[in-house]
Parts: sequence; C-alpha cells; structure tokens
Amino acid sequence: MVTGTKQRLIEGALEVIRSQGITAVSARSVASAAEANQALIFYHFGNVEELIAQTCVTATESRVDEYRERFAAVSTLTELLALGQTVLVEERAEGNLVVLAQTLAGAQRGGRLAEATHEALGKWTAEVESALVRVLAGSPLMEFTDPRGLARAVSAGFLGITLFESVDPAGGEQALAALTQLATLADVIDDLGPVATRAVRAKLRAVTKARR
Amino acid sequence: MVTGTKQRLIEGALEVIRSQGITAVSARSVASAAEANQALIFYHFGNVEELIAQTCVTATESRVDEYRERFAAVSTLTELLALGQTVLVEERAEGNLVVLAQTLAGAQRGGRLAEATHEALGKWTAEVESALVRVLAGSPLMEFTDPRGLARAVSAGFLGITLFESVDPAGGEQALAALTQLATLADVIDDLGPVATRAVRAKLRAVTKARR
DNA sequence: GTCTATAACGAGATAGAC
DNA sequence: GTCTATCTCGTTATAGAC
Repeated sequence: MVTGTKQRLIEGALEVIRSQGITAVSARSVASAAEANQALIFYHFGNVEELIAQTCVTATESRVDEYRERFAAVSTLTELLALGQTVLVEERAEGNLVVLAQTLAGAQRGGRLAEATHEALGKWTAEVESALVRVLAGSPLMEFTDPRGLARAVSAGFLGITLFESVDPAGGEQALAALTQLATLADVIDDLGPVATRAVRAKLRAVTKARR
Repeated sequence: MVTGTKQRLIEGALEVIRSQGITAVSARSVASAAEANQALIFYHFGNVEELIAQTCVTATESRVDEYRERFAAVSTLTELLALGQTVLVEERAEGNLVVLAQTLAGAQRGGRLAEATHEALGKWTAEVESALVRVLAGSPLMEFTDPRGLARAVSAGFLGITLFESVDPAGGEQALAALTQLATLADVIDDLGPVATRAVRAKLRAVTKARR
C-alpha cells in the first residue's frame, strides 16, 4: 500500500499545497503532481475536498507521531520550548505546518475541511497540552496558567508564524527569536519559585480589583 | 468616491473572503456580492488577484488607522495587552484579521498577493512595535526582549488564533484567555524590577553556558 | 464607466472500455 | 483499479455596443 495510487494522490496534494497553496489545488493539478490519472481522485476519494481533508489529517497524524516520543521525553519548560523551536524549524523543511495552515484557510466556509482541520489541530494541541501539564506540575506557573488554553494558543501561534514566514522569512525568524527570549522569562519565573508565586498572586488580586 | 463601483467591488471582495474564504473568490462571486457587473473588475483592477491585493491593503490600512490613536494612548504593558485583546475581539466582528489571514494563505505562491500581505503585515507590526518600545522603555523586560521580533510574533499569533477560531471557536476563546494570563505574568516580572532583572540575567548566563 | 455577449479554457465529475 | 473520452459548468478575460 506504500506505493499505492491512493497514497501517491495524497502526496501529490501535499506537494501542491506546500508549493502553491490551497488555492492552487484542483483535481488536475494534484493528479499531475502525483503522476496519476485525474479520474482516480474521484474513484478513491469521491471528490477533491475529501482528498484534501484526508491529506491534512493523515499528514498531521504522521508528523505528530514522529514527535510523540520527543514530547514525552521533555521534563522541563526549557526543554519543551527548545522542542517547540525544533518543531517549527523541522516543519519549515517538512512543510506540514504549511499544509495545516492552508487547509485551515480553506476551511473558512465550513464543511468537510473544517471537520478535518479541527481533528488535525486536536492532535497537535493534545500533545502540547499533555507535555505542558507534565512540565508545569509543581511549578508556580501551574497555578496561573491553563495548559489547555495555552496549548491552543501555542499551536495557533505556530500556524501564524508559518504563514507569516511565507511572505516574510526574515520577520518570521525574528518572531521565533523573540519567542525564545520570552521562553527564558517564563523559565525565570519558574526558578524564582515562592517569590514569583507571591508576586503573581498579589498581581492577580490587583488586576481583579481594578476590573471590578 | 464613497459609493463608487470600485469601492463596492472591494467591499464585495471583503464580504466573500470573510464569509467563504479566499478559495471562494472569483470575479463572479465578488461581482455578485458587490451587485456589480463582473466585467468591471477587469476594467478597474485588471485581474482578480490585483483586486484582492488592493482589498487586503486598504482594509488593513483602514483598520490600523482606526486603532492608531488607541495604540498611542497605551503607556503600560497591561494596557497594551488589554488593547490586544480588544483588537482580537473587535476584529472578530469586523472580520479584517480573517481577510488578512486568508490573503496570506492565498499568497503562498508568491506573486502580487505576497507583496500585498507583506505590506499589510508591516502596518500592523509597525504599530505594535512602536507601542512595545514605548511601553517597555525603562522596564527590566526591555533588556531581554526584541520589540521588533516580538511585534511580529504577536501579529502572527493573532492571525493564527483568528484561523483557529474559525474551526474551533471554543478553543480560540481558551487560547485568548491563556494569553491574557501569560500577560499578567509578564506584568509581574515588570513589577519585580531589579529582582527580576538579576534573576533573568543569571538565567541567561546559565542558558548560554549550557548551550556551549 | 457600464453593459451584453462571447471566446477560450480549466474545473469537477461521470460513463464505459479495458 | 486504471484508463480515455466527454459532459457540463464556472472561470478569466476581452470586444464592442451604449
């Protein structure tokens, strides 16, 4: 099944999306990239949208599987942040964040692509979230952050940077560097321990008060 | 010029992109939304890509102008973060972050859209950056953050959350909430002043050492 | 500036031979 | 499962009347 036509069509779709984006996807362009007959898309997937949906989900699945062990090996916030950087850099070459971002853009009208991207995003956020929970356990940060929301924010941020990079590579690099710096700051809070905890608690009280 | 056909075509393009995304854009769909004749797109813009490019730039310009005074009024990090949230919420209704994100996706193949989105992104990042520089002046944070890169990271993050929201509104909300919490943490570091500065410096030395 | 009409082509999708 | 051929429709873009 490795060299099967169905698989080749998915790889063709990946290639078209990576190099030209979702707007360039058509039965003909994908079939051409896959060196397959255009009619086979409809035989194997029924329609083009379904092909894209399956492409997005399986590609994401395969990349997340690739990273699973590495996420599991992470035990500190610093390590997690370093892994995040690695993901961004590796996917810059692998191109699967581009695929997810492009499919997400194509999902604006809802439909099958919305369902598929929702599923694909869930695969990333689940991995990030569980790593966050593990890493933040016992940290003063745990008390004030929601790993669930944070995992989503991080995933969304990565997608945004991926899109940003495509039109401004230098700017994307700067953005990544800035995030790394912020990461260090979070680490510092972590290390400050009880001092930071007290400070954060005081701040939260102040903020809460001010908003009443 | 307010009710001119050219303007109506731009508004039609905005409507199509907002409701159905970049993949649904065509001379016919836009003309229909603008209640204008399809041929007029080619008379006024030459081709559809140019229409989208101008739509993206002018829409971004108008929204950024809308926020300029509010950015200028910001004098603390907390206020800036609050404004950031406001932007995200208001643009959720206004829909112009969606337009920028969608155009960015359409810019994957380069060409005119890449140029236009580069320009549009620059308008946002310039505003965010100048506010960051002002707000971080004299803060211990200034020493360790690059406002230029941070502004790009923030802008990219907003675009990512915007895309994320379109397929998972609840998740987008959680992401936004998590960022707000992180914002408070940054604020705390700011308030800690010299204590934080020393801690961050020590941490940076440690990190630098570990990487050698 | 705006319209109709139409050329020229690419799109999704299906039928049917092999 | 894969191919060719084809239908039908939507697409960009232009020509030319008004």
